Amino acid sequence: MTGASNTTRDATRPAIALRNKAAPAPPPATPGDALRLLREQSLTALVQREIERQIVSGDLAAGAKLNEIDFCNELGVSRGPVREAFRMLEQAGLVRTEKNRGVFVRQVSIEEANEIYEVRAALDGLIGRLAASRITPAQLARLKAVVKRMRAAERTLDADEYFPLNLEFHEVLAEATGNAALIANYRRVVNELNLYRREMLLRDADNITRSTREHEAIIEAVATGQAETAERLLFDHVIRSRERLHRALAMPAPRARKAPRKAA
Amino acid sequence: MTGASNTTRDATRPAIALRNKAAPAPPPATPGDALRLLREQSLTALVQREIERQIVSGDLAAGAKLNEIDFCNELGVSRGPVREAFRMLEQAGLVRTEKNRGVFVRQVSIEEANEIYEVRAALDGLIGRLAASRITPAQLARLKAVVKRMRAAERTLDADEYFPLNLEFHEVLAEATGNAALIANYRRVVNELNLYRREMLLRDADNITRSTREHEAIIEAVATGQAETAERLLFDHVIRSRERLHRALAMPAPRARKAPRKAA
DNA sequence: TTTTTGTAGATTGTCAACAATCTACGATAT
DNA sequence: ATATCGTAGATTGTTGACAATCTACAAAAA
Repeated sequence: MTGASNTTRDATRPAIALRNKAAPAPPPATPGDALRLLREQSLTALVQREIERQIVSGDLAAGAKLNEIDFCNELGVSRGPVREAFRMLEQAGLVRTEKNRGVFVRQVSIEEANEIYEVRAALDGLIGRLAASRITPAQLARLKAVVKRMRAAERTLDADEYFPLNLEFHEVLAEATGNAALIANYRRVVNELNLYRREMLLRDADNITRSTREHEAIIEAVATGQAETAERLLFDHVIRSRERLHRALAMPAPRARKAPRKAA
Repeated sequence: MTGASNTTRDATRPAIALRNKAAPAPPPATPGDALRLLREQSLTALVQREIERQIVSGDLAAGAKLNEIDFCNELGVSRGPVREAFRMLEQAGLVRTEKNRGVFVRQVSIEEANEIYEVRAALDGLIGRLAASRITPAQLARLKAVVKRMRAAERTLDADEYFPLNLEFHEVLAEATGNAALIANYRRVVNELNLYRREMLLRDADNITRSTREHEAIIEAVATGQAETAERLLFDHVIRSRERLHRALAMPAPRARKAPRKAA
């Protein structure tokens, strides 16, 4: 069942780019759609981004095996770029490699998640401290808009809507620090955590209410430039999120979500 | 002058592993020296570690260009593993890639260093907080031994000895947290910073004295379990290290050190 | 002299093929 | 019936070759 892949090649439509041998003279009307992309981006980067998207979106479940040739067929590239992309994702902590066995979407155990949450708490604390003194009015407005939408999702208890809003809230806050190194580190940590906590807030609706309250307090501290307070509030917010997740995971699972790909 | 490399191949001795075609039947006396290594480690991993070693040791200067074929000849492997190792180092923040131009040892500007130092301060603050409550007596003893050696180096103002001791001090402290995710993140950040601050403490001898004083205060707080104090001391220690570095770099450069490889 | 242009060499990006290892499954023996 | 062994297929690890791009240098034009 798994390998209906290496038979034909033309049937499947390449997802990201055409082969450079096809399309001898593309019409100049299109501004070099995919061509300019390949002028400045390597196939490896494209492949890496696509696989990462599939992982963080949940299309590939934690523990799923990533077959090289399957990705070659799906994306219309050879194994070289795919393998290079695997190495990047490995360093990013999204996949794990076993020699001669393959690469798998990383599984984050509860113990690892606890550890990563502590790292995230420290980073988020710094984010609060810096954002309090550097946030721009535009960013502050965007932050308030996000929380406003969160309150709406809170009323309807719509977790599917709340989850991306939560990500956006913290993303905007991180950007408000203006510290690129911090933003990059923060994103990687959050990416890793998302391998674990995808089901958070889906199980205990009450968490949404409490989380939103904390977000409002954080905004207040950041808006008034209280660096120390914002730092402490964000640190504690992350630690409490961790505890909320643990309590949620101890509960019986709710309805299943759109089925992700097979997990080994 | 640069390319005395692609002429012959047998003259240069492979640095990490023999080709699998040579050595038909190795004597069982040797416990499979490099053979077992390749059973469980990929060439990519070996290459990645070797290049990383050359970067962090300073053999390759910041900005130096990494030529694929040179590494192939030097390590006795083909370009595949070398390119995969490049992608790993890229994700680790040690090299930068320009499409169709090559990869270069990353140059960390003073602005980037400032940003990274803030991240490190947050991580080190967490390290202090956690180490204060989790450090073992053995680790504490090792910490004190390191500081003792630091005091000796302080008297002779031997910066060459002080630098690795400083790294070891913070490494032991990080390990004392028992948090693997924190340790991994911390190491990556320190690795990046080392691209910038190699010359720190080499220029202003007085820094050694001040730094050691702060280390002793940190040990005191950690040893007595004062988590909050240790956190604050370590955070401030990192920020002050950053300021010390900036002051040191503003001074005239001291004698040159052992020349690293060419910088582009 | 300075600038431009063009060509040869070197280097990177990508691909296809070979070798080694692992996995699945059936035959044989107990 | 169960367990062990062995073989065929699939998958990964590695290599060498080809195509595209860049770099350096020299010749020609301004």
